[in-house]
Amino acid sequence: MSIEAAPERRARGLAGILERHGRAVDYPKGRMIYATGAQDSTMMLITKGRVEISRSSVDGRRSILTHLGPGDMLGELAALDGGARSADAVAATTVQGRVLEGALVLQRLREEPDAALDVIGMLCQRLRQTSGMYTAHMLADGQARLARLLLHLSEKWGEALPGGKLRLAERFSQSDLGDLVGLSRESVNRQFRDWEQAGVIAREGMGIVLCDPGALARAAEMAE
Amino acid sequence: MSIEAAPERRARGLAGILERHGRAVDYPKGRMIYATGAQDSTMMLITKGRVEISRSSVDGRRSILTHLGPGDMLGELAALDGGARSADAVAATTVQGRVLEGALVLQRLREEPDAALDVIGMLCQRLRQTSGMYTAHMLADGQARLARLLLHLSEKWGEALPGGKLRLAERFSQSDLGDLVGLSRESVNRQFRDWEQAGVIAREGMGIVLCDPGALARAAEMAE
DNA sequence: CAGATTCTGTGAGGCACCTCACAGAAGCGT
DNA sequence: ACGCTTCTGTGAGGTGCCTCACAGAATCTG
Repeated sequence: MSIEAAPERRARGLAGILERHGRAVDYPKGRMIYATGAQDSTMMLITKGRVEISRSSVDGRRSILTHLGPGDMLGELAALDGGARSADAVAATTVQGRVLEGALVLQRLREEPDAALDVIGMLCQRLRQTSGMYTAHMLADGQARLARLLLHLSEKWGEALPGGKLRLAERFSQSDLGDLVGLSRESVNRQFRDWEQAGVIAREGMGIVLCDPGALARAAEMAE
Repeated sequence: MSIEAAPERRARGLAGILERHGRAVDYPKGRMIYATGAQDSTMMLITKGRVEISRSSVDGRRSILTHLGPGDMLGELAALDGGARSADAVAATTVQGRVLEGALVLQRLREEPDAALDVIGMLCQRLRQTSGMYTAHMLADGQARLARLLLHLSEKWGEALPGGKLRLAERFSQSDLGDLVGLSRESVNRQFRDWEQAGVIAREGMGIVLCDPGALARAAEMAE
């Protein structure tokens, strides 16, 4: 559940390989980086910006798996096992990164056994997160999932404010938040209204301020 | 989405390590193998029987992640990254297996770089499956998820019958099926009644026969 | 700065699925 | 073979969350 290490801690290992050997690329906001089912197998390290990883149903409904930022990598699945892309990746903002062919990554891993163990660690982390999301979705109701999401996002994208408050700096639309937890945009809106009246959160133009993270943590309580 | 390779194909790699170096163990039906949050870090290869991997909420609701059988491994997460167990593992039948300490597994991996790549492949597979389950749960309704589950289970546990039919040999209670897809036992029952009347499935004492897998596949249609 | 988009707010109505309640069937142990 | 436990079947009733519909607020864009 805890969020990845800070960028500087990842300079070694896989991220280091991409940093040293990858070629620089950038994408404008809204551009698709790859699509579900595609057969390419490059891997990318984000140096700037935000990428949305998602899947969509035939009738247009969208499920966002996660948002990735500087220091995060994407495309590891197809790069490492050579299979098709398992989700869509879209630049949520202007994005800069470094990419490397999957085959070259594998070659490096064979030469540096420690890097391979590093990759194993990363995949374990991802697996923990994904299966945690799955069970949370099975076991918790919409309110709990949304509370959990706000806390989770604020760990990665938030800035601490005096008094234990947190501000979500990056802009997430209610519609995005809904697609992240499997709620409709309207339901997110109604829940926010209630929390705002209860003083748990506040809207501040572009961002959301978590005034009472403890209350959210209580609302998020569930499984284990 | 597709199920793991057959036992003999996995004799090499990680499974081979467990086969050669692990010690034999067995568990009676119903015995817990490990519990969520526990700090042990052994890994196990199943040689006989079935293991249920699940998580539960505080109020007793249960979400089954998967059922594993002969040739499958469990406990890799904690064994490989040293973290706590991320789910419960319970023997669904009498189980025989071979276990090895995570530290010893890691040591072997350092000595055999090919085995490390094998592990990476396995983790990628698991990640594809888990994130597929997640998005399916977000995007598809109960009927589609249940249809998908029957097809999925029959790939792993089913036997082919003349006329393209499939029989689910292993016994899965409706309650288990519900916990596998996030439906109540009653909803599973009602859906089965409808499918049985439509001739899509049939009950045969202990097992379920999929009379018309095509119809189920159509019902399962969704994302991609 | 006007116009086009995208986002937000909110009500009305519906439906998929749940919970509760209970009864009969089937497996399981001694 | 007997009870005990677990599983199945089915109705009644509730509700969380969705969809539709529309209006106003922001935010982009030329």
